[in-house]
Amino acid sequence: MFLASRPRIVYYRSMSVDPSFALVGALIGVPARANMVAALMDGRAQTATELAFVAGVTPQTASSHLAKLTEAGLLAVERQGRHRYYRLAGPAVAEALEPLTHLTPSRRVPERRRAHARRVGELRSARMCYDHLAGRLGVALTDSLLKRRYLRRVEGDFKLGPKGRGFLVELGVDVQTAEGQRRHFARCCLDWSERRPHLGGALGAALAERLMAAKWLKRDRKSRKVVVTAAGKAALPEAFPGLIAALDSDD
Amino acid sequence: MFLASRPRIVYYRSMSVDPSFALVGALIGVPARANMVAALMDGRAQTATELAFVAGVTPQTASSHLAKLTEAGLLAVERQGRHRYYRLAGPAVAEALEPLTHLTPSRRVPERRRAHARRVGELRSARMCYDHLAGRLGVALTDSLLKRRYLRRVEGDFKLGPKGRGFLVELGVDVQTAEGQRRHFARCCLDWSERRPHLGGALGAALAERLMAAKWLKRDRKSRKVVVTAAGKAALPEAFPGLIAALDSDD
DNA sequence: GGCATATTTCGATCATTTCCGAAGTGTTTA
DNA sequence: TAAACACTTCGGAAATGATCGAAATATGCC
Repeated sequence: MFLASRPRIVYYRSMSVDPSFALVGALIGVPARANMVAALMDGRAQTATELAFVAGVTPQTASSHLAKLTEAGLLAVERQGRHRYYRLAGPAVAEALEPLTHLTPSRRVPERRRAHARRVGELRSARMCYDHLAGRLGVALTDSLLKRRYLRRVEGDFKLGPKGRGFLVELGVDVQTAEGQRRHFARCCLDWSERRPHLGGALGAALAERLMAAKWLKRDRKSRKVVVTAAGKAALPEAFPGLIAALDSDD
Repeated sequence: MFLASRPRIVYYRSMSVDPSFALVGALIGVPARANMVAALMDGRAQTATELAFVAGVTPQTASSHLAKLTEAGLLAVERQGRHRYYRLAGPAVAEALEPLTHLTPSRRVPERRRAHARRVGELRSARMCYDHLAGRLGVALTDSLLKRRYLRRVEGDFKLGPKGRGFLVELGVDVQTAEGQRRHFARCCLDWSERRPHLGGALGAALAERLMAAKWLKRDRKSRKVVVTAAGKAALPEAFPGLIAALDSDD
């Protein structure tokens, strides 16, 4: 019964170009898995059960999905007691997936889903990209640092000058720890809603962390959104000249 | 018989983050469609039948796939007589899909598929990204222009200085036409195998076109690969100082 | 030890959607 | 006008793979 039915005409498979994105596509093309990955896009780790919840499936199903995602190298696991914490395997995953979000905007808005558009707008203005700031805020902060020559572009990455280092240390950013890490220190991360580069890498993460710790920014508890607190509204423009104009401009 | 069996426990769907990449993932996650899109990654247009061939399916099946891809905005169609030419909807599609190719390299090579690795290496060294040059060659050319200050980075894009304009015109690049186009003039396109920016946009396309026309480069007939001709090997390093070192370095 | 919780494995079911044959529309060639 | 060609639409068969229940494993708590 094998060798049955199907192949009468054999269509020659040329396959001249390797469609290696098919694997990733198949992985994230399923709602359940897409929801899980989306939930992890902010770089935080979550347990299998939490992810089952956000995906709207049973733990069994979630487990199977998570195994696939992990095996393919999109996620990483860490055991902690009876929990397993899943997170994106690295910043590259978030960076690669982000552009896809903006690929099919053309599904024309029915003219009344403005509320949703506004929510997307919020997300555009300030959000986490893996573990550093992105969106309009992330770009604006980076621009401010660039303008004062605290940061310079070098070969596709950023480089922190001595004056910039002093400034960030003064601000309370743990630059030293960031410097000691394995990962890229000051990565130039392209934001795809803004189409502008912003600060990523260990330094980007440290800066974001500091701004959260100082309570100038606050992460939404369940999403990638970031809100500027009252304290932040006062302090940020002072620490980062030129920030207001960039933030107030509406889309 | 509706309302049967399934929903006893209702798992609450949180869906706090929009998994909008699921749509794209589902589209490119199927081998047939993935092959079609991959075949179009060099920016050229192909007929529905040709694409059916590369995907290894019948024309009927291909037609259905192409309709979905087009409806989602990933492809664009153009009718020409009884043919329909499909192509990527724009450079953004290629740019967004490219990173996915490099996301799951970890499927460890069985130690003997080095031949394949070498082929990938070739692709890394010089290839088309939509309609401009990418890979090591694209990055090296861009670096050369940057080093001589012919090109500068401005707000995430490139800007062509007057001296650079003169140089390219001298080289035979149709800069004027490129300037008149709707699309970005000198886009900074991130290459994901190199993780380095290179020249895209109308100018990048014009430069690539010129180098092909001058027979310094030649496109592979069926893939995204680009080979440097004998003439190119002589002329390119002269026109673009610093190119040799960048190209010879092996991975 | 005994029980609850977190997660995975296995097996079977069910929904999705890919796929092709047949038949249709429209275009070119003879 | 007829015939060949390019492509699409429609319908049903088939494969794929997502899903859950049941049961197993491992951890934590008392």
